[in-house]
Amino acid sequence: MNIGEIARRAGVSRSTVSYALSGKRPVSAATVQRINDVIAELGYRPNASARALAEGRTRTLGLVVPPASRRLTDVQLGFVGSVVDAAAAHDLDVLLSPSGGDHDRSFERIVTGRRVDGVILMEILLEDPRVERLSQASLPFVTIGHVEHPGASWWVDVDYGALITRCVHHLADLGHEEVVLINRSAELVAAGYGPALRSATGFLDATAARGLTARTVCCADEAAAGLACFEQIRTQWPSVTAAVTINEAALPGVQRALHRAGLEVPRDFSLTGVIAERLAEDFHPPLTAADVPAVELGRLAVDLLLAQIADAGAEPRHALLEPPISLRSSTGARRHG
Amino acid sequence: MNIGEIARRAGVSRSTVSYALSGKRPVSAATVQRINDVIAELGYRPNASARALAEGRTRTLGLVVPPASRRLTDVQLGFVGSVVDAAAAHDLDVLLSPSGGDHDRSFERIVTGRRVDGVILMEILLEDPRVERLSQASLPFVTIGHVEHPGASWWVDVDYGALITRCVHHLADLGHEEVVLINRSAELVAAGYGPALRSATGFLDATAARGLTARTVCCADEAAAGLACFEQIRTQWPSVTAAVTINEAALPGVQRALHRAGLEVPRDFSLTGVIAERLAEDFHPPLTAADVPAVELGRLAVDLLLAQIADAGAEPRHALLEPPISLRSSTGARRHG
DNA sequence: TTGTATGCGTTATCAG
DNA sequence: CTGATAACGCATACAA
Repeated sequence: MNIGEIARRAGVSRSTVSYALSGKRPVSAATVQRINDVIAELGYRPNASARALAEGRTRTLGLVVPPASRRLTDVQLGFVGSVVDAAAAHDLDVLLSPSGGDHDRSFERIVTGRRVDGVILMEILLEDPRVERLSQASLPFVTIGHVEHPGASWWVDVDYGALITRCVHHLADLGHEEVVLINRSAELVAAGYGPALRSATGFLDATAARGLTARTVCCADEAAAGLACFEQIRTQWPSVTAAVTINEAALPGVQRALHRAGLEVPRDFSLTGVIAERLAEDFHPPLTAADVPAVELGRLAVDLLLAQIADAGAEPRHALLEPPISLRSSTGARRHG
Repeated sequence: MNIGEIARRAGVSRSTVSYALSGKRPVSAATVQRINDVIAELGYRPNASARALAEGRTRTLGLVVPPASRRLTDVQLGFVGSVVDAAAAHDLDVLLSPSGGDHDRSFERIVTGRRVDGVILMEILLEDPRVERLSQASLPFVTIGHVEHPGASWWVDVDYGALITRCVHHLADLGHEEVVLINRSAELVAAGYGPALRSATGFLDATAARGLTARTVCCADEAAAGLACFEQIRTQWPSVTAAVTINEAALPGVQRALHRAGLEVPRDFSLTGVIAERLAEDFHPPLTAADVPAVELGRLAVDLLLAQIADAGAEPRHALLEPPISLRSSTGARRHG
């Protein structure tokens, strides 16, 4: 079932069928009608590979995600979903590439096989070889997150530093004097994961500015680690009265540790940070936190990528979002004594 | 940068380059060497579209997922991850199609655009129009989950009925006499979502067989619903002493309701069901439950799909997994009094 | 062991 | 308004 067959049955040439479909050249109403009838009858659709070959574009976007071994967080999942949906809204398909840091086969196929018109790269590091690779391949791409020196690249991100700073100020305003940052895992920090490092910097700067005593810990992305981590905080720094976190996966464990220690939130302890909305609401009590606008970031990434594809020579653009902190009920005034 | 350019620089014909690459015809070592040098120098990789067109296959698998609006559960996320990883292990790419029940544009593109060699369909209904559509398109496909009358189709699934039955027997053995099934949402049940319906059937059969009093409720896939749902259970059927659930998303709410009611698990109340391993372990106390082997199912689905692609006329195969119940600590003997 | 020629299904250019 | 026909880049049957 190809365009030639349609042409034959409709009694026209293949080019006429092609133009009737694309509308790039006037075709008489009668002919269009006849062609459409045949197409509807046979359920014809153009072969994507042939079209891509002739047209020089694939109508497909690549999305590079962390490999499944590293389980996706709620925020990351939000990215994937919104990117796929946004792409579908433009009649574009999304090709997934599970890639961990180094350029594996899947990533190389995407980059160099002309399988996609552009790439969205998520979960990048401050120094990410894949960004380099994509740049030199001169394939349009947008990163969710930004490298240390973004230079002339396209990206969207959340301003973790600013958000954590706002969290710290919020806690300082409530009278807290010793606060802890529960960061992502030590491995991620060591690898140069932007959100973790920028959060740490923001935290240290803000606590210094407000004259607070700052403590920081790394915590693996699991509930068990959250539990252990919080208990360690309690023993090591018993006078800490509030925590800031960007570690969603640790939350259930923190919740349990809080309960086990007999601490009531926010009466005895305040908790805030940057967290996916759903998880913030699932917490008990609901977390006062900056909700990562994952859906908006995904949509934005697709928009930027399409702009870049449409005009390869365009000025690089980026978006640094700073969503408001949603006041829920997990922070309160420090209790003296 | 195409194969002709490589051929020119290596001083051979295009077919020689092609054969050197595919190994489908002997090429002298010296020539291979020369070709590989040029390829390495220029970073050449064959154009995927051209290759797909010539070869009649795309080396790409389609994965139909629920649209992002319906947030993916942990189990579903496990499917996606494992399918993508398993495909990558075979050097295959995965094209994502967000499709809700009806055949939308994205789904149609996948089915009829010859963009993929086969499709994996997840989250299907007992009567699913997409299964019909794929059948008549004669495109190889495997479903994760199975329709009511699978006939000659390929699928992998977890035996929800059997697992729920085992959970009920486990509770009956512990002396529980009135138990409740916390199912997925009423919408899913009404739509004909297999796991929900098969769980309900298994639950009713098993409770009847053991002479237990059976209660069932539907619960939306959110923590808040889980909370409300559990509180309703307590007021409506106060003598219920154990629950079976397949609703992962409701778990945080159930946890909270349990705590709010002053119920200790498993002393005052037992909880079990079919739950993603991570969530079962995150619960407090860890849930005695059947862990959905999402990773294995995903891998299996890819294996079956590849077998089907390799031999279109092969006998349809399927796999109905019945993973063991992991004994953790959320179930105990019914406390009399 | 290698080269030539054809086909894969579209799009787009050039004629009419 | 419509028809031939040449790309697009690769794989492969056919020759040598």
